[in-house]
Amino acid sequence: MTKTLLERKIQVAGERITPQRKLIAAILQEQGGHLSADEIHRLARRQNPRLSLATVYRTLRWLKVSGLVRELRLNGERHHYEVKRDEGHQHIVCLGCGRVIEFNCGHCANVHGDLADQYGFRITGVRVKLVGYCANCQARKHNETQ
Amino acid sequence: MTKTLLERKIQVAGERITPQRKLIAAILQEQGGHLSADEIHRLARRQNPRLSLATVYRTLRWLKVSGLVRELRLNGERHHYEVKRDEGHQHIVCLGCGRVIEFNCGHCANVHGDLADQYGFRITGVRVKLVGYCANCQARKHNETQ
DNA sequence: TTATATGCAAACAATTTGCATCCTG
DNA sequence: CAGGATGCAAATTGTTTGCATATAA
Repeated sequence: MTKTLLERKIQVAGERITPQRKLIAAILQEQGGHLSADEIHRLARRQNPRLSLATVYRTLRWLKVSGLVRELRLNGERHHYEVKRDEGHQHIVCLGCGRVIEFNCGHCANVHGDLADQYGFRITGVRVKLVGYCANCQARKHNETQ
Repeated sequence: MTKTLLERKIQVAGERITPQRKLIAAILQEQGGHLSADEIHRLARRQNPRLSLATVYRTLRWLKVSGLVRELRLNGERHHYEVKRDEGHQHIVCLGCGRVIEFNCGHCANVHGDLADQYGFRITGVRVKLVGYCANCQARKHNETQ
């Protein structure tokens, strides 16, 4: 039985547990996906209409610095946030519809090692982002061009 | 003898060639590196002090949509721009000093193929970003912790 | 009780845009 | 000469911050 995001956070640092933080953590955890601050805010407001966007950002930073949440720049201008789980999963972003899917990159581990030696770098993170068009969008594009 | 960025751009679309565009293209090409709009602006002003940041952004977009320049988000908030050359070169960013070095990712081509089949995606781009600490910064960090 | 978290509004930084003017083709 | 390009300033967008108030521990 895996711990909730919040339980892990509490474990890490004995900080205050507020309804707002509970709510945001729950949303991140349940939705799983790659939510923007704004999307989280919209969802959270359904349960607490007074919750401010500032609090969303503050909570995300709080979760981020403690290493429980990852901040990604998948497309466009805004950040997206996801609960950290397995390392090594990466993202494919559809340029047509914005959909993001995850995949596991078997090759990434290799890249790690190759470079450490070559440049004397100590690698702490690998981000692989593929962009392209999903099956749907390929079809749609094809039709539009007719 | 390879063509200048601007010559390629003219070839692509018969658009207007202005001193500002010439200057910005030259800077991108000569500096090679990963310049932010602001850095380009600063450099360009040494030769044309009236050149506006807005024009830098407009020119970068113009070069980007024609596929001659790549827009990257390497670290922090701002975009960085580089002239497109070989596909397949990727970036390592030092979290200590911000230095960016490039490397060629032999594994990337494989990733391409693997996924096309698996998800029906047509992959158009692969971005691999490694973050970590360069040799210098590892040393420095070590000293500070003493 | 008391420090920490929140909400709100204002501040910021990066980027974009409206518009009058300029200049390339 | 005409329409696209520029400069400037104002607008937008995403994110952060200051401060008075509310609240978890």
